[in-house]
This record gives sequence, structure tokens and C-alpha cells, in this order.
Amino acid sequence: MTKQDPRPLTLRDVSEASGVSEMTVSRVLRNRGDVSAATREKVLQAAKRLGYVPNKIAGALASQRVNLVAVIIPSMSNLVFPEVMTGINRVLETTDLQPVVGLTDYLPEKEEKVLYEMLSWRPSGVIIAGLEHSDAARAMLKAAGIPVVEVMDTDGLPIDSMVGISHRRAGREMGRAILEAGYRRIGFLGTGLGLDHRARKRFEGLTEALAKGGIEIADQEFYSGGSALAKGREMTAAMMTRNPDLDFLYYSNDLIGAGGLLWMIEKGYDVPGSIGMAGFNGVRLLKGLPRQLATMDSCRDEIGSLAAQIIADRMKDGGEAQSIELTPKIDFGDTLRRG
Amino acid sequence: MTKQDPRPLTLRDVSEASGVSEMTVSRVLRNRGDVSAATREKVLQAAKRLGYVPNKIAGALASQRVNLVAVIIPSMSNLVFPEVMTGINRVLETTDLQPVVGLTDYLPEKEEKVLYEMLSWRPSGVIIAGLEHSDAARAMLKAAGIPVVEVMDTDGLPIDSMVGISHRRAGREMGRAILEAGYRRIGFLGTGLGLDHRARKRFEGLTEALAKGGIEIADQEFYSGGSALAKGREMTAAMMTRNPDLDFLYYSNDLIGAGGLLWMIEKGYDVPGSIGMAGFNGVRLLKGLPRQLATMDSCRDEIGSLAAQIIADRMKDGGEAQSIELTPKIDFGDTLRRG
DNA sequence: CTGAAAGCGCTAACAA
DNA sequence: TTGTTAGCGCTTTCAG
Repeated sequence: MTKQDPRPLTLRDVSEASGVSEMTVSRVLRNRGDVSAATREKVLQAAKRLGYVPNKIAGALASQRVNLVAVIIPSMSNLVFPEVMTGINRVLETTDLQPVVGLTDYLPEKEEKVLYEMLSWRPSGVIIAGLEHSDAARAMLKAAGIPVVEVMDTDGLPIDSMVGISHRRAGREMGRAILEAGYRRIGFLGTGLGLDHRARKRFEGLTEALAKGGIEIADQEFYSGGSALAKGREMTAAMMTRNPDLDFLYYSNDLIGAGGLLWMIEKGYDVPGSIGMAGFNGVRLLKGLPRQLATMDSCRDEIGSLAAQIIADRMKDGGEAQSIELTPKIDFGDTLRRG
Repeated sequence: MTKQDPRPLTLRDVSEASGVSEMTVSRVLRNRGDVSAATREKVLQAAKRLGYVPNKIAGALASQRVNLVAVIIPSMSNLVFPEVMTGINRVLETTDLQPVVGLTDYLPEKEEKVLYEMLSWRPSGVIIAGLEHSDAARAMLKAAGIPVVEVMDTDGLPIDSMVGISHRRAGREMGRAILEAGYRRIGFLGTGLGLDHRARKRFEGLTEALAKGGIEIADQEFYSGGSALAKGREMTAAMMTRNPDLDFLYYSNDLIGAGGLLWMIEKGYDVPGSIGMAGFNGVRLLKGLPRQLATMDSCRDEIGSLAAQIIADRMKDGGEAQSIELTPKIDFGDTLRRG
């Protein structure tokens, strides 16, 4: 318990303790090159006994290789991003790559800062959410000379590779399904559309599809912050009070949609008979609710794993830049009539 | 767009482009030491024009300083951990420290591996969930010679510092409240208690308090995986079928508890009249549900920020090892009678 | 199979 | 205020 020796152990310490040259110790510890079983054993013993932990900083500098993959996402509390991470993790665990996460809070300036910070560690690749980045960020990404996978969204041009779904198309398909089911007075409830590009694109896709049917959004309401379920209730109550004749509500995510649905059930609305509802994401968390909201899967896990796979393949020189668009189907749940 | 020059830029490139020595360039870029405004400007211009991103690996090796804090937690999908992260982030953002997350999946072997991996980057500090670690992990942590804060739990001896709540006490207090409210036939529903030490401690606290009142757990049921809300329903249904005379259900977390509550409501049970319920964590997400489950806040955000603060203070030589126990109160919600 | 020498790109320490 | 000189702890390369 005596806190002596603030100097961390080095290869040299292991070398001296084992009577083997630093170079050979290094080889043993990295499993590289041929080393006799006897020497190997000696080294391993010494390393373990001393409690040696290699210094990757020095290693990375010397070898010019870093087994880190920068993952840059807006937030951890959005619940979709942890799931993307899960997919990334599952694939990277099969390689010697390690994810390192940076958070942007949906702020372009912060994204730029975080990116700079991460790139300064010279990662082997970058997985970054979205296709919208500041010019400086794009420049950094291009100049980094490493594989870059932009994820979640495919409505735009990637810097290098991309994996995601078309949110515009998702909005359009939902719009079409809504019309086909015969709904006509449609309200939209969502996050402020300013910084969440994907929510904005879904909204645009929706309005586009409705326009083709000669319909316009009848009402809309935005929020930010707070507990999503509770917000969904509030917003729904507000909108239905203001506009009692609405016959469909499209939410920008499942959580606020679920809040809205709970409110509808309590108030005794006939869903989906007299009013339909739909959200977005396909959040599994909500599976236990009394009724299932119509939604569309955002393929988070698969996006994560595909992105990680692209990076991993590139490391082995086996990969090319790729653009992958996944095409989720509508889940009608209990709140959207089939057309 | 010509992918030339795979060699990343170095200080030397900026030095040559600006006609200023490497050392001075370094000083400008780090805002260290006095540099004339003119030189500074020249350097900044050149760096920006070239798109130079410093190499922190080299910097860290040379300066023996790394602005990284290793954060080691079981999972990102548990929803409590992202909130701890939020607290950590909020504090670290005010410093030049950066969190780096490692996931253990509640597996000791994996914790050991992740820890080794992270320590090999020589972080400035470690924040790690729980007090239970393998001997090897504890040894590494001690040998690292950096501040270590164990978070979430205070039922045990810390390696260095700790911040959390006593889960045993939380279970005990809930047990007492249950008895005081007059409930007598109590069921427990939770995660398998093997690897989740905190859930186990709450369970132990509960049984201890009940024992003082001469009561034993009447039934118990465990789960793993799946959507928590749905699992809560299933388990509750199973238990109430098996044991219809139970008058209280204690869940190891709010999500399965909420699932159970939804089931109870649907089946028309009188909650909390004929049967009481409680969960744990104080999950804000659930605020929009029709009825509020009794619970106890696990102070996730505050734990995160306090832990980060301890690390930050230690960096400035201003800090000591600390042990902080937070003491949350029971939130009776709509499912627990007051005694 | 093992070892010696020469850096990786940057910064501490000192000199000018 | 600016520049020079040595490394930081490892790995690459090449020689034994």
C-alpha cells in the first residue's frame, strides 16, 4: 500500500528482470516473430510478476499504428446511438480495433472540436453520424487519409463511405402509407428540426408524399429536452385541443409517439380507427406497452456493424469505399390502418 | 480530391511553411510560453492553411502527460450508465480532460482486459463502476499510480476514491417502507444476481430489513436479456399466477417494474391498495407513464460529476482520496402506501 | 532465434 | 522572444 515508485514500468524493467533484451521482450509481448519457448516463458513470468502494462503511446509512435477507431455521435441519451455502438462493438471485438467515442451534442462547432481532438490521436478510422459537417470538419476528414464511414443517413454525398437509410424516403413511405390508409388531416410532432438533419429529412419526405396526394400538414409542434414520454403526452394534448379534427399524428421518434399513444388511450380515442399514429426508430424498449405504435426501423445495430466491418476490411487492405443504403419496412403496429 | 500524400503533416511541415522553428511552432499551438504576436500569426496561418492536426501520441510521449480519463462501465444499454457519463462529461468539459469509455458487459474477465487496454494508454485517471474487481484488476489499478474513482456503490472498500450510494441500505430502506406500509407477502423480481453486484446488494438489504420484521421473501423470479418492459410484464404475470396472494412486488429496476405495473393496471389490480410495487433507479424516461412506480433515485448524474471532479482536482494537485456516499430518499410514486 | 542502433513526432530544459 | 539538444518508450530494420 506504500505509494512508492510513481514511475510506471517500462520494457527495460522487464528486460532486466528477465535477463532478455528489450527487443525480445517486445517480441514476446506482441506475439511477433519467433522466440524460443524458454525465453518466452521467462519474459511472460517477469512481466506478470512486475505487473507490467505496455505503453501504447510509445508503441503507437514507433510503429505508426494505432488500433483506435473514432466514433463520433451526437449523444448517448438518444438511445439510438448506444444501439449503433452495440453493432460497432460486436464487429470490432473480432478484430484488434477499439472504438473511442466522441460526443457532439448535435452542435457543429463541437463536432469540429471533437473531431480535431480525436484525429490528433491518429485513429485507424472514423465512424461519424450524419452527412452534414462543417467545411473544416470535412477537410480534416479528407486530409486524415484514413477510412471514414458516415452513418445513419444516405441522403447526400459521403466523404468516403456511408451506411444508413434514406430518411427522406422513410418519411415519404410513411406519408404514402398514411394516405393509402385514408387519413387526411395530419399533424407532425417532433424535435426542433434545426440541428437534427435526419428528423428534418423525414419531415421533408412526409410533406413531399402528402403533397403528391394534394395534402398539407395541418399542424405541427416541436419540443426539446425533458422526458420524451411526458413531452409526447403534453404535445399531443396541446395539438388535439387546438385541432380536434386531426386524424393522424406523425411523431419524429417512437418515445414521444408512445407518450402520445398513452394519452390517446386514456382519453378513449379510437386508434387507429378515428385517428392514426406513427413514430420512427423501431425502439425495442417499448415492446411492453399496451399498444404498439406504428414505426419504421432505423436499422441502428446493422448500421453500426456494417460501418465497423468497412473499417476493419480497409485495415486489411481488403476494402473499398462503399455506400450502403438499407431499406427498412413500415411496421404498422396497432396504430396505423393498412391501406 | 487526389489522394496523394499519405504522410500526415508534422510540426516540421508547419515550421518550414512558416519559417519558424519547430519549437516555437509547438509553443504557439499549445499556447505556452511567450511568443510575439507576429510570429504567432505566421504560425497559425501556416497551420490552418496546411490543415495541420497535431500528433498527440508524440506529444504525450514527450510530455509524459495524457489528458484522457478512462471510464469503465458494464454497458451502454443499461441506461443508467449513459447518465453517469452525462455527469462525467459535464465536469470534464470544463477541464482539458477527455473521457474514454470502455465496456465490460458485466464480465470480470472483460473488465480486466479493457482495463489493461485502457491503462496502456496511460490515462490521467480512472473512473470505474463498482467495487468488485478481479485481483489482477485491483493490482493494475493500484500500480497505475493515478487517481482511481470507483463509482455507483459504496458497500465496500475502495482502492482509492469512491462515489456512490449504499445499495444494501437502499434495499433495507425499501424493505422498511414496505413493512411500515403493512405489506407482508413480498415477491422479488430482477436480473440474475450473479454478476450485478449492486442488484444483489439491494436484494440482500431487502431481505435483511424484512427479516427484522420476521418476514421472508415469498417468491422470486429472475431474467436476463430482452426488452425490459416486456420482461416485466411476463415475469409479473408468471409470479402472480403462481402466487396470487402476494401483496408487494419489488423489482430490481424501474423498467421491469414499469412493465409489471402496466400489466397490473390492465388486469385491474388495486395498486397500491391490495398490492404495492417498487422499482429502483428513478428513471426519468418513465415520467410519462399513466402511473408512477415507487422507486429510489440512484443519483447517476451526480455520481458522475462528483467522480469527474475528484479526478480533476487531483490533476491540479488539489485533491485527496475521497469516499462519498450519497443518500437518496424513497419516491413513493403511486404504487407504495405511506406507512 | 536474438540483439544493437536508429528513429517515430513531439516537448522539457536549457542556451542564446 | 527564439532556437538547440536530448530524449519520452517503444518498434523497425538490419546484423549476428
